[in-house]
Amino acid sequence: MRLKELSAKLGLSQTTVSRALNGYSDVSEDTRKRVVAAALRHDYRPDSRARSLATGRAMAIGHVIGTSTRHEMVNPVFADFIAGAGETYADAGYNMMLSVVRDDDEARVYRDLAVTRRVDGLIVHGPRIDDPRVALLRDLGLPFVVHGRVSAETLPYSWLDVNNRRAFFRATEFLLDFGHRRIALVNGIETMDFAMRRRDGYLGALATRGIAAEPALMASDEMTEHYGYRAARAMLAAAAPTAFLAASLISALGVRRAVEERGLVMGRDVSIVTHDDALGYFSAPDAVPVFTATKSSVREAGRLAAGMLLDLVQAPKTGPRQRLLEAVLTVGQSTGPAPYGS
Amino acid sequence: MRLKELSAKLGLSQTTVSRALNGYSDVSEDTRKRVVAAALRHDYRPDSRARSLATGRAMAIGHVIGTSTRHEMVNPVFADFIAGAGETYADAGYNMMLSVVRDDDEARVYRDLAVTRRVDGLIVHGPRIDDPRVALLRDLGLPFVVHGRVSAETLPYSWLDVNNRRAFFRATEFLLDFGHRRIALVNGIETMDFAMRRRDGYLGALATRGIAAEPALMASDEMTEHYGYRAARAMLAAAAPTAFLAASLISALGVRRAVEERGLVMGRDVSIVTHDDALGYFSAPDAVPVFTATKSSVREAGRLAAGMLLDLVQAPKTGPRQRLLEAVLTVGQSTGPAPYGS
DNA sequence: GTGAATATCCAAAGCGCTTTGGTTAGCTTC
DNA sequence: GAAGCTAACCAAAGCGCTTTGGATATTCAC
Repeated sequence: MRLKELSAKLGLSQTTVSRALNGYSDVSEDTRKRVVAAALRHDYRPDSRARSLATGRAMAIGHVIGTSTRHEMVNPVFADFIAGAGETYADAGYNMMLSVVRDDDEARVYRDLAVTRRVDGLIVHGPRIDDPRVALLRDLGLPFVVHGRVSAETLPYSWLDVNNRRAFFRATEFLLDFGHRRIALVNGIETMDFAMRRRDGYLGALATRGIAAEPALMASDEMTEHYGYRAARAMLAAAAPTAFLAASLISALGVRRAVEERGLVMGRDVSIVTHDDALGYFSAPDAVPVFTATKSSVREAGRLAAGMLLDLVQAPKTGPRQRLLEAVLTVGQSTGPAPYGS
Repeated sequence: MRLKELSAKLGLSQTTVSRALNGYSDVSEDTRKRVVAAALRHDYRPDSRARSLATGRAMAIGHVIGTSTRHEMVNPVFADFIAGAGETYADAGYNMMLSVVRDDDEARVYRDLAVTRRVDGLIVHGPRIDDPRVALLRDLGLPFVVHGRVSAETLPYSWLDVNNRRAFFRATEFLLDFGHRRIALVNGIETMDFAMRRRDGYLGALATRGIAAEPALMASDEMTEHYGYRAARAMLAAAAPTAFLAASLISALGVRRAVEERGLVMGRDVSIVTHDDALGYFSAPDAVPVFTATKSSVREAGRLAAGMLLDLVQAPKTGPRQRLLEAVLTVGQSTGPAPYGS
């Protein structure tokens, strides 16, 4: 059923039917009711292409995810963020356009999305410290919100981030308060903005207690289980850490594996604190959590970031928006006092 | 830059410019070169809405994901499937439209996607045994491919699936060959088609050896870590299993936690086999895998399913397509002979 | 040299909406 | 009862492309 047929059927012009459905005041209440009823009955909904061609609005938001070329890996956090954002879009009548792209031609995809007018705005995922995408999108004139921050960027832009620095500062303090002095950092890739900030927090906390950072206690790579395992195993063999700070639940699992493989008990011989993105499949509804963690729901972040972006799309001149979320430090079974004499 | 300006700048008609760019033969090679060069120089690409309004093709594929209302959980498998599919779309010039939807108004979303002509085809995720979506989509006349199968469906439809039945049949046999007799199944939700098939495989293997299935050794729920833990703990306390079959790596981690909490050693006292979707962040490049698993890359499944759908979109009358992938049984450190005297 | 075939280009219609700029009829107002 | 409003409707333009159905010039066959 198209507008033409529907209006013919009703004996009205296309104009009137269109305006009736779009809530204009220059159509009588009686007619509107008739039109709405007929539209419902015939399951009429305007062709989205025609509509957005006429209005200029695509009613869609783009998400571009780069799949790490090294491991062909998709960050598991991504799915939850998307789910959160998707809820917001659905409620607002927007759609989500997803582009999966190899790292090398990211710019091309952004440009394409903009110039073919497929989306009204974009979410930028996985920002690096000096990510060129912010400048690119500013040039393209497309509203966008960064999930995370781009520290090297000097001009204002919109972002939503977790206070990674403070989260890792506090986590480190927490371990220090337990008497740990040899705390290892099993971080994400440190060209990523969030990982850099976490390292800052870690180093900052050590510094305030006058503890020197040891390169042998710091690793950085893509947050897989195997990386956590490998890094922790090497450190346990060579640098005698009594505690670990892991960048994700996944890598924390690897750390734990290395700890147990060495015959050590997590929470007694070795403590582990991890960042936890509150992914559904890892959270226990009631029980005491396994891992002590700095926790922040990435799904909620998705909801909020999407909301910010929609605001921005609807009122572009209102300027950039920022929002900083705080992670909660939740205590689980993976931490305890530093072993005596360590 | 729009077509109108570009053609004015070139002193050609919009027709000729359009046809030059779309590779028609009725434009001279010289002109085509001029046009292509100018398009490149001015970064011209046709407005996608206008184009798809004119051609009738949306050049987009829809993916609808239901977020489990119970746990607000997104299946982690989903991200990898999407990534695989996304690669295929990118190569073919298609886009991906993602809808996140609460279970209750799935039908509305499908109908909407179809009638507003936002997509040329759909991938159906997470099919249930008697999923009504197949019939709905057939009615709507929109090409679609199911990731998985819908066993209750009698008419032909397109799908791509892993041979879940055989995978779990073989996994069970593998454990039986090791002398295990009390094998527990920690399955996914058994209204889901894949979970039902896995149970079939498990029961089938037991039956061929004349072993009676025990309800106390079978659990079924959403595949979280905590569920794996809870189910395994209960079974270990009450039903003395010597081996577990887990539905996903995530729940296998929970099973393992329960095993170790009881002071048992995985691979010696208790064996675990899991299904492994080959997600990037859990796979170790070289090392011996921790878990013995029936392995099948869900990312590859995404690539293939997307390819099937694009074929279908481009040649709709060629009828339904099916493809069954076999999982590989990879042996890790989590399995061994049944303990003596068990 | 002529009719037919071929190569190259283009005007205009059409995709299905929204929006602009009316028109018409009925009511007020004084 | 004429001017001015208001309420309710509509024709046509426009969004930016593709495609149809020519038109014109050139080449070819004989």
